[in-house]
Amino acid sequence: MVSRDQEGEHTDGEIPAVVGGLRMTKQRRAVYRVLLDDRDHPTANDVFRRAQERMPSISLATVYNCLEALVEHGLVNQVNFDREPSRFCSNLKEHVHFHDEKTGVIHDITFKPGAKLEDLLELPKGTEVTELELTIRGMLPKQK
Amino acid sequence: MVSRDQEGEHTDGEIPAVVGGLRMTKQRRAVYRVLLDDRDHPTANDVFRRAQERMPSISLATVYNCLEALVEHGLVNQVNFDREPSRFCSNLKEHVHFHDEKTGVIHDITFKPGAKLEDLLELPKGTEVTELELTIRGMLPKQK
DNA sequence: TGGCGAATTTAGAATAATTCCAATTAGGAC
DNA sequence: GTCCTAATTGGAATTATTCTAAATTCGCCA
Repeated sequence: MVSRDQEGEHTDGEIPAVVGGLRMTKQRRAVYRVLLDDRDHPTANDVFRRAQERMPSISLATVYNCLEALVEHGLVNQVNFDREPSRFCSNLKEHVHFHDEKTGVIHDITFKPGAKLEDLLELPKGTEVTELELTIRGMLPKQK
Repeated sequence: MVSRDQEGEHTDGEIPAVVGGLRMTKQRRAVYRVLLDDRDHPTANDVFRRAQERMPSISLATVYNCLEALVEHGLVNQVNFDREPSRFCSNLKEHVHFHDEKTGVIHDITFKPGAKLEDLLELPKGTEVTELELTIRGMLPKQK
């Protein structure tokens, strides 16, 4: 599983010099800040445009580099829907994604407490699950 | 859910002139045949190379067109892992994919009878699930 | 503080899967 | 057969992402 909250949540406050073993540069901080601030699953390009507001000199290549570093260090999740551009989010609580077909909005859905996916599946016993990715498409119930 | 087995399984026998509402051309039949014969989740390129054995004149663009038509008509599933090229399979039984990190092989895993995904997730009640895609990475238990 | 090696950033080129396009070909209805 | 539409084709275009090589920054230690 993903290691998380190594040095607590810094959603609002300052981002420390090192997070989860990753040394924070100005650029990495800017990228991470973008993802902490808005949890709407932006693409690398979205992140780039938002990061430019804080740091006009940042380059797209750097955004890709930073995202990669953040993902590798478990600070950020990379999410792929079909063939669409990858999206990134800093919500590290285990969750799955619900893609609302009406609005296009992506919602994070958590597991019910105690729920174990392995119970549902015909996995050979002893199978070790490293990682799972579940995406659901559908429609939310009509608003009242 | 996906409509399936409209005119029975034609895994071995001839592929009829129309399947699931899709008129079968020579090329579509060749592509479909490839997917029926080997269920190893080939990429579009794999399918192209295999289809060329039956029909050397077929083009890659056509393979993409055919795959799209087959997917749209529910005869074939398109499966995406991360950012890798799409893969295609003619296994329409509801299943999820297990990606063996040791061997790279992709296994189809079915749900246990009666298992309902909705039981695991904090979905607002009344949510309508159109489609779900679940990919698991991990390692199968050591061979005896 | 200055200097050094390693890590990071950068702009732009390269890559690779997929889609688009415009022209030809094939199919089915009459 | 004729006509009309749908399908196929090769090649160009697109697009997210990765690579490359040079410039910059960083942390460290004298």
